[in-house]
Amino acid sequence: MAKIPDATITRLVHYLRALERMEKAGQLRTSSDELARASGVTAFQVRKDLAYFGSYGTRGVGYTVPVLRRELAQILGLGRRWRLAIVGMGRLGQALADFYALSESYELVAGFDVSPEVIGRQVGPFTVEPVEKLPQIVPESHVEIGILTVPEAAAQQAAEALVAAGVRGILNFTPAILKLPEQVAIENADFMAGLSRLSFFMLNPRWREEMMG
Amino acid sequence: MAKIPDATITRLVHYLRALERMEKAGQLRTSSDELARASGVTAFQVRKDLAYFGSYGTRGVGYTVPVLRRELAQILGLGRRWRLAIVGMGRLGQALADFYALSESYELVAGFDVSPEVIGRQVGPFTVEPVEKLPQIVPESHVEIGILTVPEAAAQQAAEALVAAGVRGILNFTPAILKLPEQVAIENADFMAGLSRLSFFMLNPRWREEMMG
DNA sequence: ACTTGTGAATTAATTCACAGCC
DNA sequence: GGCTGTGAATTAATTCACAAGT
Repeated sequence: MAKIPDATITRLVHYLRALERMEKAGQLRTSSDELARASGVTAFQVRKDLAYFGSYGTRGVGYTVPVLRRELAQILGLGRRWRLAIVGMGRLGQALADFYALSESYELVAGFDVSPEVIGRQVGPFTVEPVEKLPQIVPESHVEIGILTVPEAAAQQAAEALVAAGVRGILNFTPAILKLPEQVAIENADFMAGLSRLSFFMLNPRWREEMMG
Repeated sequence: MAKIPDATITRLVHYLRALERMEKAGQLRTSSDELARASGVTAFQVRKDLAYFGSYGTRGVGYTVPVLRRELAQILGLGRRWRLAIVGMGRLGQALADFYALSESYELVAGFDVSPEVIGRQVGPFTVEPVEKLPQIVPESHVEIGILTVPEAAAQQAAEALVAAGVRGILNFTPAILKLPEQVAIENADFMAGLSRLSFFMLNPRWREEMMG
């Protein structure tokens, strides 16, 4: 089957969220048009995105909310539970820990740090462990995804430790460009980069049409 | 001048960071090839990206690190100081507050929340204010960028309050799809979406070539 | 000799128009 | 009549090859 644009996956997440809201509100049917408006894209785009994966609607009728919601969750890999560990339990790591508890699809099972300040502290369902124990704990507790919230200088090394311990995906909050074996999935969540993009767009409001000065 | 790909801006941020490291290390010259390796892209891509904005190197020689660093900072709007406010001073907002203090280009001047728990608390250089004071404080302190770290249900309303108070850019950490006037720049930093993408890629390791099952 | 800068070619992504089905 | 699904057309982004400059 065809290669799927990266951006399609991001949009799928938005469609799924819209569907979850609709389902919670008891809505039974929806349309590509409604999903499009909820997600800030066109109805063409919604249909094309879905078509990469299959055919989930009924012509002349639309989509059945719970059906499409389940299908999208399945496609995105949210039909199962992923086991996570956070490396870097500073303020950011601790704050993020709150969020994973909210999702059915993710289970935060461990947290590591180098600082005696936080090692041993109880955060949510676990105790922060020293990073030396990572090579033992990560395989033992079958961690599949690592959340990287260490300082930039420590990022590459921590990522390698995670990969060596068996994780297959990394959500990277650091500004580092990780160099890892390509079978490891990496997703960047570097918000300072987002701020830089934002200031560019603010400085160049007409960047869509013509540019520079 | 030509329209610039979105992805180019993201890569510019990476080039800038590589240049900052080089400059700190006292390195004087670099090449598109070196920048490419540091950023995980091709040298073609580096040169094309730079060419959208101008001509900063010397043929046969390469780029002068401090010159290119300054040019890129300028392009990205980091040659000036942007004034920020955070709306939503929960654990995430407080954790994020740490980071903006580290950058020369951003100055965090205010933080707002609805909860009596955090209102009045000292966070970095300011006291957390009740969100009711936002319409007064944001224009007064010339806030240009809002950081949105409220619960999803409050996101749209908080964003509108920021825009009404005069901000022209929003860094959105919530999963909400904000509907705002198009002259307001929006950058999404929703990390739960990143996790969903990650699980998709982990589930579909061959997504580049052929897909589905 | 070496490395940038760029038009042309290629590949990818989005938009569209309409056929297909309820 | 209405809305989905999809091949075709369009537009965008990346890759490449090499001309240009030092």
